[in-house]
Amino acid sequence: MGRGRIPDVAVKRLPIYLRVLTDLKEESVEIISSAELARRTGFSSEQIRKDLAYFGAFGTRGVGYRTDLLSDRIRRILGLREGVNVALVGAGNLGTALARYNLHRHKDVRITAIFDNDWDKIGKRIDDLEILPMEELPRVVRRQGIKMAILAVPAAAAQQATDFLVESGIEAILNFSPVKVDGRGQAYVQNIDLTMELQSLAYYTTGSASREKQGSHVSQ
Amino acid sequence: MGRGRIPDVAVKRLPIYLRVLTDLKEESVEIISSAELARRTGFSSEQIRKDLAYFGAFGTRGVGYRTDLLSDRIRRILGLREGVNVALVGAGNLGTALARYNLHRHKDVRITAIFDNDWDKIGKRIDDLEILPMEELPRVVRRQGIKMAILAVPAAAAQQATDFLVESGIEAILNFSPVKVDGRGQAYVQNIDLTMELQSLAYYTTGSASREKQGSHVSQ
DNA sequence: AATTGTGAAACACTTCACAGCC
DNA sequence: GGCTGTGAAGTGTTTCACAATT
Repeated sequence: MGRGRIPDVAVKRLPIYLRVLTDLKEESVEIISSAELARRTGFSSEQIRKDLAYFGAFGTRGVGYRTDLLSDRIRRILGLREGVNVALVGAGNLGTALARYNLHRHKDVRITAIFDNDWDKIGKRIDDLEILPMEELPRVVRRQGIKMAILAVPAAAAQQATDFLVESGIEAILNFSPVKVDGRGQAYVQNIDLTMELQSLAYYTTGSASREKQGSHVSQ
Repeated sequence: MGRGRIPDVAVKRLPIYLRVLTDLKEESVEIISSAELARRTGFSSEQIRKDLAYFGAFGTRGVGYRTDLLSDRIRRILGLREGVNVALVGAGNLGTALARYNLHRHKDVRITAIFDNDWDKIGKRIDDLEILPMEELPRVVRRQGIKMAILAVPAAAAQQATDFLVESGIEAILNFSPVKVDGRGQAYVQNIDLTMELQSLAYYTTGSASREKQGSHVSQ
């Protein structure tokens, strides 16, 4: 999982802070306190201060954080300053939607190459990006300096595709396939399984099940 | 958010166990140990036993868990036995892809109604499901006994849509909009923010930033 | 006076280790 | 003998509370 003593959960919160800071820039706010960041993100102010302190002392006591400086520091920490190129593997329904979604939006992390192994799809375009055959991947990854990939292929193809990505030098993978894939110790993998998310969500609705009979557990 | 003594993280793992159990059924495996479940899921056997024990004693000491029985119990715990109807709100690129993805696959959690407020989309179909105007939502939710919704609308519309869902009786929301939405204490909300996921993933690639720490990469 | 940065305490989750049962 | 179920120990994360700083 994580690499130093910085919790993964803290890293996951950085982009949320970044989004608020971007909004603040538009509002021309120059200084923000952890209390105000807390109000806007829903996290506690202590947690925000602690998260930021993992990476250094960016604030000024008695004053707060300079929005421009903090924004820049978070960008630097995440490695977003020069923009990050991402490969999309799998141009089915989900992959195509993810591509459109991403291409229309953010600039700091951007899909710059799309791959599939279906010859019906290869050669077609999604928003000006041509769908390339998988064989091209190692070359394109090298040429574009791509280190991240989004995986949106069927379950049966997911681990094989992952292995190919890892061999090609990919270091981080966002996996939407409905199986957990293994980065073979070479790549950090974040799995997002939509079916699973929906199934676990069902637990939080009423009237579905035997969630009464837990007898003797003591609540904190 | 969470409802009591059972950790949310444990609930999130149940669907993973369920998927393995479904595979096992196809292989006609009738009994499985926590050790074998551990091998197939990547979690530890103790964790699996503990997760299952939160809900009751489903196994047999010295033997293991009956796959059919365990599968049924997990379905019951999650409330999946009779199938769960879900409303999709927002029929843009992402919403449409999520609908197609879901409609083609699983039967236990299924999108059964799609809503949008764009008159260009209303009346059109996604795989035989007609896109309905938002005004219809309360009626349809009541008629179909819908308790869950997937939210895939633009950021600016997300909180308003959430409030409308909560008013309409929705109890759990899977939010794909690029803002955290608040269930007003009435609905459990799971936020999945794709931009955020990509940004935090960038942290785990090399050479981008001030990450002095020379740790070993370990993926989950 | 205000707000950060941070040890210490509290809490949450995971792993250990073994008693209990088949 | 083998495997579950579970208190106890260990680890990770959040919250508390306050000294340090502007």
